[in-house]
Amino acid sequence: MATIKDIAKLAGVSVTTVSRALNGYSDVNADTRKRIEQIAKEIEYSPNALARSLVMKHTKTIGLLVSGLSRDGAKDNIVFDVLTGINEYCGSMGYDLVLFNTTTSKQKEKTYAQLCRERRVDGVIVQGIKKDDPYLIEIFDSNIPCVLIDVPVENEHTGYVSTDNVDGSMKAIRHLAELGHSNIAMINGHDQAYVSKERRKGFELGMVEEGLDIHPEWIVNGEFTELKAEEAAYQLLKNNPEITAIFCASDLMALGVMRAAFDLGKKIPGDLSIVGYDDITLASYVTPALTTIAQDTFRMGYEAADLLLKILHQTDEKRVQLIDNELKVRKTTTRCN
Amino acid sequence: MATIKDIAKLAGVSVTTVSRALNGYSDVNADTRKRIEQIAKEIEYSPNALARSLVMKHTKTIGLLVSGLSRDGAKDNIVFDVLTGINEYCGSMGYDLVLFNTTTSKQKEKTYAQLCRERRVDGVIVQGIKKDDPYLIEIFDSNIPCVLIDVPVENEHTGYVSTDNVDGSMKAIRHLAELGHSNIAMINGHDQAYVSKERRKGFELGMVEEGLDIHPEWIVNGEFTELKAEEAAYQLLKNNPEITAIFCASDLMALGVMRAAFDLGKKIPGDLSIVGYDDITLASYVTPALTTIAQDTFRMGYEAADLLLKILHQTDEKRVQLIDNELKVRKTTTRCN
DNA sequence: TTGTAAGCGTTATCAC
DNA sequence: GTGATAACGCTTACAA
Repeated sequence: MATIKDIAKLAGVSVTTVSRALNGYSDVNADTRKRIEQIAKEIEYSPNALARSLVMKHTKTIGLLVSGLSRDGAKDNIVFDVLTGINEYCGSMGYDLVLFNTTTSKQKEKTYAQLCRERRVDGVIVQGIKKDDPYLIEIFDSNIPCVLIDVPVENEHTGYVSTDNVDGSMKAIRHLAELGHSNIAMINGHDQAYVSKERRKGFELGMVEEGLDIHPEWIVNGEFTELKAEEAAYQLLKNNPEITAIFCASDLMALGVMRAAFDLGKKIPGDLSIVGYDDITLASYVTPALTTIAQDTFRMGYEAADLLLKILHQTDEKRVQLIDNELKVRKTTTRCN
Repeated sequence: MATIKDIAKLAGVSVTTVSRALNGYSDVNADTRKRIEQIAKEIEYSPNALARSLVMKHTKTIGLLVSGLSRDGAKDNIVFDVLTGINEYCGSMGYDLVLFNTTTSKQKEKTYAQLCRERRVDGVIVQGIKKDDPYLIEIFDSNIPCVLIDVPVENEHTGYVSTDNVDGSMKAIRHLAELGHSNIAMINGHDQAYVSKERRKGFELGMVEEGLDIHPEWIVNGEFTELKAEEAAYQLLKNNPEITAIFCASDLMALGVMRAAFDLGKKIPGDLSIVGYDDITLASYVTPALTTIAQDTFRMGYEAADLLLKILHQTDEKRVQLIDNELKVRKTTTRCN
């Protein structure tokens, strides 16, 4: 593979001149530059990013630490959307992405910092990490620029992007209350998720705001999976037939709840109103179409990348970016009768 | 950041010894090794992959060239599934992935080979490339190990994974014929896709096999999008009410066809049977659930990575990997009346 | 405007 | 078992 040395030899100049010519420095004769560029093209030279990075101390790559990059992450397209957003912004800024593999055993022994340092990524975006993940404190302690999706960690070198999960949940409850519901249950995710905590808070705040009774036993975890949510909802609905509405901390779980309702012979939305969270693709395709709190996950990824590069270049003091969410009323909610 | 030089100084040995100790060579004293490892841990040493790659001539990374990594790629989860499969296998083999950004203007000027050479990836997996993409010949001409998804290119250093699209389509037609359909139309993708050509071939072969008439004007392109397919199907169905079944070259397009049928007041499957292709997540969630030819896209990614590493290490002569597909009968097909 | 030489952090060759 | 030293391909003082 051609190197600048080859070009230098062919052009009869030093490597210094070649380097400067190719990198657009001004202090090089127009003719020599032209000649060098010509030769570079001829011998199909492409710069060795490794060598350059080694001396320049940066790689123009940012690392991605993704938990949901597994087979069933496909159902909710959240991970994908965020990834797309990141990719879009990074691409426009000339950064490449490297996907770190944290799931498999081979890399599992390596710590977060090791992963990043070895590859010398300039920064990292972390998605889908749990509150009790040991990586989390490592992120905080290491001095690697980092932004997290939906986990509030703030620092000189780390920030996060999220949505207002409390407010989002309150929107859901308000909507349900306006429709006359008062016996509202909630299927939450799990205790290791920051968003679960927030959405529960929003649920409770919304309930008191509307003057509704909170039944703690009507708040159960569905582990963010369709199946677990279905099971949980089945029991809940069977034992408490007075429940007329359920707020779910994710659309996928809402789908599970719909299934449970179906099994119990409950009509949606006639007998039971449901509102989900996320607005995944499935939400609008399913019948009846799911009322939900929409998050712009693409934008979350996009803004995460933006924030990270700002931290990297110290061009901004900002460490937090909140994205709007929005109630999308579709067909799973109706007036309480 | 700590280097082997630092360790060497601290341990009172040469860098050579450190390097050998850390890389598990046998010709190093057990005590010195222990001491070195100890120090490495203490000063939080992590090897610089850049430096290592520079001398070793390989990076343990494989590049990803993905066309569908855009916002609407989320609806069909194909890209994501393939990516997941690749990630899984590569992770297990200690390879990291770098996502090349081909969509944005910034990188667009760079050629395929430049992209790969600059980053010094050991190999590449290409997904969603069109038949007339200039990258394609570059892939063939360059000597970078490469495997493509669903594009048949074979070479010393390049291979591909795909499914038997002809046979898959024939399965669809057979199924329809068994149900008594004879007026069968097809919504195909576009002419720049290899799979479109194959699926059309399968459609035609299936029709003659079943002794059915092929109406060339009943085969139209839907560009693999829901909307275009809906429009195409609307006209087709309106002008040719005798059509009782449509075979679609993708599930997404099948969804569009369902919409068109609905607009025309046609019941599915009563008035119109539909079979899709891919078995995306939506297919089984939509009502009525979509009969389709299922492809194991995760496996395609997994096998692509496997194949690539085999090419890389020259451990196998194989350049082609075909994955099975399977007819999944759900609710959009029924007996013709 | 151009060249010399040092240095980035490794591994590899060869000698001791 | 261990250590000099060259090499990988590039950028960057500094000198000319």
